[in-house]
Amino acid sequence: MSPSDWSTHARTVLKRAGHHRGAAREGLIELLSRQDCALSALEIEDELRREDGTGRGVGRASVYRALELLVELDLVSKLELGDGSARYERVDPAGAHHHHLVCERCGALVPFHDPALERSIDRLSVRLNFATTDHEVILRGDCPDCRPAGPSARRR
Amino acid sequence: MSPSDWSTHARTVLKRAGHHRGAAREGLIELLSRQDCALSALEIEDELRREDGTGRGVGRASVYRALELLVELDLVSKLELGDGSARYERVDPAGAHHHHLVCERCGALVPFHDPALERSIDRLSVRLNFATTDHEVILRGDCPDCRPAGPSARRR
DNA sequence: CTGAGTGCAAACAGTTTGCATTACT
DNA sequence: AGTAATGCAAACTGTTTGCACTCAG
Repeated sequence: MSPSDWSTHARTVLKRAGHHRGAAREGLIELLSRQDCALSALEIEDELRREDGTGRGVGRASVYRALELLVELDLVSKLELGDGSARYERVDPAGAHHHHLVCERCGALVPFHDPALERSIDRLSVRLNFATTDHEVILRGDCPDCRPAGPSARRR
Repeated sequence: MSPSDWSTHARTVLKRAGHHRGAAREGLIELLSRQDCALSALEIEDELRREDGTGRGVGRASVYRALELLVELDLVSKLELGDGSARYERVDPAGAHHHHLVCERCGALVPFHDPALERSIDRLSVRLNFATTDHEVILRGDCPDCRPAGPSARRR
């Protein structure tokens, strides 16, 4: 899915739900559509404020309210990595999703996808009789760039 | 591992690291040792304050400081479930660990263990060349007690 | 006796809410 | 015109920090 597909999709869903198109939310959608990793609300606010041509600025509350709405409509997913602030990223309407490695050296957030992991989680839900609607996997460790010499280590 | 094993282990590690045995941390260790699910710092504070025979009370800061220390010493693990507050639970010194289902109906935190899932994560780390030191899996959905009629549903 | 540990209160950071104003439709 | 959306500031909540006092070793 291309980023612009997502923003179009998001706008469609919003319109169908009877929402107007305000400047703050539009800017937020534009911003999220071109990210490939999750952003915190405050990072989003800063970025929108920077982009903002008019001197008006973007209200922090608008950012949080827009994010809340997008999460409700399942257009954005919220994730908590344990640093005390939530991060947000767009949801692929086709259902593709990924998880994250948080690099403990450089702080990078590395997305990854793994079908085998997904299958394990599906089977697990059945085994435990859980009706799982969503799941989240976070790995903590060293990303390939920071990883000390090993099997296929690269020097930077 | 029995809970008392853990508190003994914890005290041993603390002593080895040169720490005194203060009342607040002792109470916290006692409390955590008899929990089987994770508690938030504020729940811990409330509980310790309730138990506290002396009129002195337990300082919030002591709770956070003790938890921070125990996490550093790898005696306690901290987990964030997305509700804006961290939860803490004891770590099995033998290395056994579990993950959690957060029930979206009753709010219950259901621990589970799954070797196949662990294997998937191990293989994944190798495939992606991640040096994974820790990982966290959170399922969201309906726990068996809240789950609507299904394959092996039970009525309550 | 000495430094680790503690309780309290104040400071902080991220998030939420109240409200008057703006601007889509 | 009518209502969703916005910006600002104030309120809230979980967490952290500064400091004087206490207590374990």
